[in-house]
Amino acid sequence: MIATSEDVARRAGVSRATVSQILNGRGQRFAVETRERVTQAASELEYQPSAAGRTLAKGSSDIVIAVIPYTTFGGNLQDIFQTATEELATRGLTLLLHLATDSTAPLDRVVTGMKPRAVISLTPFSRAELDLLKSRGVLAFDPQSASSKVRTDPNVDIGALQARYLVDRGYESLVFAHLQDARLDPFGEGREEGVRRVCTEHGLPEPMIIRLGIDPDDALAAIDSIKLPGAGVVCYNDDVATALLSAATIRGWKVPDEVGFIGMDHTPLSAVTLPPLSTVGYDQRAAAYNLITAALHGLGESVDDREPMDVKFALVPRGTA
Amino acid sequence: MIATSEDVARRAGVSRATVSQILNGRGQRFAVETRERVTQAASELEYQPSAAGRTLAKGSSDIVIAVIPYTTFGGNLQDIFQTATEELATRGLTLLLHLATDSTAPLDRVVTGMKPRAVISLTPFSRAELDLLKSRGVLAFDPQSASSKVRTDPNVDIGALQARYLVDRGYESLVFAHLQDARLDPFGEGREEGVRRVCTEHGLPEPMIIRLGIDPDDALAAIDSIKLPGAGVVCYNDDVATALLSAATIRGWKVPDEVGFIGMDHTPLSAVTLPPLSTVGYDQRAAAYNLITAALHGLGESVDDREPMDVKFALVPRGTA
DNA sequence: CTGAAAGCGCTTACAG
DNA sequence: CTGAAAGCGCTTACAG
Repeated sequence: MIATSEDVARRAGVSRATVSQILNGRGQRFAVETRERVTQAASELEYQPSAAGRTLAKGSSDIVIAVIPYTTFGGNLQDIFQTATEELATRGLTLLLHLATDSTAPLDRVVTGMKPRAVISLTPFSRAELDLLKSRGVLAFDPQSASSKVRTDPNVDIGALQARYLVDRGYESLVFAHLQDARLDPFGEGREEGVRRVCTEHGLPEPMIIRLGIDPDDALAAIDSIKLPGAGVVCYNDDVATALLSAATIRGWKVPDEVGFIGMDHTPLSAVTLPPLSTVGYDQRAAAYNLITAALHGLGESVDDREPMDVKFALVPRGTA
Repeated sequence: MIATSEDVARRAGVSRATVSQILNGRGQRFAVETRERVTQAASELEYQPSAAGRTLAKGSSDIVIAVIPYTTFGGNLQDIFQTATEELATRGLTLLLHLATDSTAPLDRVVTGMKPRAVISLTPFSRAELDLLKSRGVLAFDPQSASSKVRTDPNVDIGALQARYLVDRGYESLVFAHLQDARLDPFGEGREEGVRRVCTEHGLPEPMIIRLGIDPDDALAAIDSIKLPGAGVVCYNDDVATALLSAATIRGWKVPDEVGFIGMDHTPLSAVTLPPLSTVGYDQRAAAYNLITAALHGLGESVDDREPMDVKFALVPRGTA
């Protein structure tokens, strides 16, 4: 049914060794005529090498696993991985996605089972994941390893950036709004910490901490728990900000005069709230590009054609603060 | 570094054949004592069988590939695949995700390369995908194959459900709002068709068709292009509905009196718009559950403990129509 | 320039 | 109750 290298060899009248060499780019030393017969036969038979056979022979597969954190999987993440899939494909690598779970056991199964060439993630690996990957001898790449900087939590910077914006706008009493479900809020701690630091820096009182789900009742209760007017709310993401904005509007608070909000993510929907949301954008595409570049480099591929892109967080000042 | 079955065999003082049998559940006929030595040795060595070796020997891997369509990847999809990952893991199957691309070439690489036990998708496979999978001899499962019904496009039903709701509410002039980017709108055609049918049924004029991105200017232009007051807008999804609702509010139209909207997806954010969005919910979790059940059944696993769940589209009447 | 041979880690009849 | 042997599809020195 499915052609093997044996079939190709027979059809081309050569040995399997020859087929393997030629199809894997080590064919320079073969007669042009032979090369052509082989590639011809391969395409006629729609030959696709077996990943299993190849993996076994080489000790590692051509698979790269991207670990997807348990967090909002936005539409643009999809875009990003699609691009990554294509970029890796041109180097003969196959990208497959794996959903992160609480325990690292499934990751272990995947890693030792599939022997991927590398494991990548757009968000920093946890200590446990890093240890696992290391002990299994698998190359791991995350944003931290991609940016040659020291390992620091970028979430602290994000929280600080949001808070500083509010302070600059004159809000003197800050609030940090977490997303209720802790699993969905892997970055909340760092963000909150960033807000705290800014408060300290500016001699402001400690931020008030609230938590809510994306739900009207939650949002109303949260708004009612804040001392208004006068507060500036740093939100975990644009969804949280939208829910709170809506609740504040229902309660009749003037935005941004009596209460301010700043979101995070720069989602498409953040542009169509009333008023449109002030938020922070993060160039995921650039981050992904750099991650892939780092991974390719680490895998010994040439990356001369890939200039590193500048990744930064960009304030998007709009109507809510 | 990484233990092989050879290592386990040596440590347990048995042959590799024995290790294989015992670790794969065919150990009934072995001495209890032997079984224990083997499992003991395996766990001490943190043995994980090599997927490559096993795949080569068995002719098929323990991998199940889920094809993710190029469309909004909502947070709940994440939830669903996480659950599916776990359900499959208990049967020794590993779920990996593959992003659909325009061409089926990458899918082909994955399928013939990895020899997955099955390929599943929460949205119907395209003709091309189906053909490929069939020719490669891979089991394929999608919602259509899971629900024993004839292959019909559920999107037509969804569009019709939305339209009928608006008609029941008294809107006599319907509009269908597509999401601009065609790649993001794989279901638009079917939905539009559903709306058309309802108009015909009720002797109403043909629906007006508009297209917009999730963008304030697009939305304003779209609203301005509709004959108001009096129209009911069937929206591709909740995001489109939110953008239009916002534009209508800016223009001063009364919702739902002068213009009505119904979205689709029942996203968390749809509950916090002003007024909250009328929408249609789809029990993805149930659909996924049935899909997995069908896949397990097709793979010869026992599914006696898995009662099929009822999947339907549920209207969520709220404030916009 | 090309092929024979060994080996990657596993599973599966089969023999005992 | 257990093991020797063959084979899955490939790649990689090595020999010629």
